[in-house]
Amino acid sequence: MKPVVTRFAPSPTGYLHIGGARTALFSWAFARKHKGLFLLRIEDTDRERSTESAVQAIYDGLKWLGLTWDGEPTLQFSRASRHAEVAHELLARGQAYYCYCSPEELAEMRETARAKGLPPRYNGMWRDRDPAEAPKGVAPVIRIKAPLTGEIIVHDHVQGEVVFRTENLDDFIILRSDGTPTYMLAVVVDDHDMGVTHIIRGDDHLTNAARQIIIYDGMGWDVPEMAHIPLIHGPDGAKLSKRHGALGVGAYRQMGYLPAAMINYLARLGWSHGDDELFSVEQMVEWFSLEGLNKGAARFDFVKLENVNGHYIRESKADFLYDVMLDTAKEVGRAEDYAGLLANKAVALAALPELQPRAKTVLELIDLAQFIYSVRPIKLDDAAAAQLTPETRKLLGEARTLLDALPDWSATAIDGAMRTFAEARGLKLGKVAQPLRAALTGRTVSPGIFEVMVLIGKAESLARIGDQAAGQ
RNA sequence: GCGCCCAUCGUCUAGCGGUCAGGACACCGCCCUCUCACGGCGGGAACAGGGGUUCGAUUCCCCUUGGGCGCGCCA
Repeated sequence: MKPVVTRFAPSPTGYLHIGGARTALFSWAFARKHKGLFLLRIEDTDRERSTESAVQAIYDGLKWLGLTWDGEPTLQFSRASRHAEVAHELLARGQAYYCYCSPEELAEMRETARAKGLPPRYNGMWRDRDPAEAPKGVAPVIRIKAPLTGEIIVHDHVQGEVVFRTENLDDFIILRSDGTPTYMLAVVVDDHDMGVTHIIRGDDHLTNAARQIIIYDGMGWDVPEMAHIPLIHGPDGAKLSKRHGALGVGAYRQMGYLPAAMINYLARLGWSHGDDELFSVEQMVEWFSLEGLNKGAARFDFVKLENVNGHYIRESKADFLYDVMLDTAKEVGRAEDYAGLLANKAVALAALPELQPRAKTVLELIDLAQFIYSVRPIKLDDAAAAQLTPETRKLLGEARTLLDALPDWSATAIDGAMRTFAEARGLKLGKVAQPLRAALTGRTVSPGIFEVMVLIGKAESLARIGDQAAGQ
């Protein structure tokens, strides 16, 4: 039984998006499960679109998620001469040939085929033609000689046996006229040379698999095991748009999601282990198998991600979260919060256990922690107040008068005042606290702690923390 | 247009011929509680449609419908 080798092969033309991250996760988990290797290959053969910052984003994203790769990453472009070498060997083996068609001719060929209602494919005009007939001054491309009859079968661990009739596959280009390899060739050569035993990738590559098998066969190489996982769709079932989560993993970090939550959520998107929902990476690795992968595409659901994230925030240690809050505040440019947290570490650490069950994201955690370093009395936000109903605004005005008249801003003092206020009007405390909090903070999300700490002053211990913070 | 893939609650999913079709998120009640959360209990909610195969189909096969992907000197 040869050791398992998997790989993740993104092209550095953007950021490491969420779909790529999940693909990487599955490849990584499979390798770790089988004590094999997880390799990283940067497919940077498209010189126009590849950027150095995108390469860095991939490294950063994978590291953040904890998906560490083995050895040095392979930069595909650096292997161009090896790819060309294989193309010429294919030529020598009679498995490929030179084609002198110009791009214009090819475009025309596709056009006419489409007009006749035929698939837009290369017609093989140079397949058996004598290169002596080649037009002068035209640099040829090399095309693979795809079998004319029969079928190519992709044995896939997720999709099963997928059959392609060879007449639906044409003689695609493997080496461009400038001598550089196409994606199809480069992937096969690299996977082979890197000793990849299991290719786990998105099912948008399923038809490519058939084409790639032609190259493997042409070289007499063994075809690796394959698993084509379904893509992630947006909430509407269509392609995942930026609006719906097609963001780089860095964006998720900035939104305050924890890596453990991302891993857990992503793992459950297209893979399952019975009814298990919440589990650690270690547990996932232990359970992971290709059989657990789903065939159907999954929709990305922010709400569930938030729920999972909330779980991990509750489970996390306070000092860990404090560090994450600091990093996040800094990264998203919340200077005041950063400074406030930095100057009040002890208080923040003490308050965190009360904050954790109320936050879904680290950003919310930061919002909730603001009472610690907010200057009191807290200013009412007129813009926020203006959005309230007249009745609520009236209530607010009364509450403000009441708060302004307070002898001091200790939580206990506010607590007593608010209770009297609410009871005098026959209101539930929450009804009062909600709109008031919105006006006080100017925010409509993540309430909780202002009510607890400032308006209501729930527990004696919390009141002391609040007073201590106010006094600093 | 041609080829390929997919299809269980709103969403993620369990199911691998016989189940009251299970869990999670979300939602709705109730409980806990000096608010908001957290937590606990309970509820509504699904096998896309039509043919077969079978004693019996969510499960196996075919068709329809609906989604998705591919068809570049992009990856």
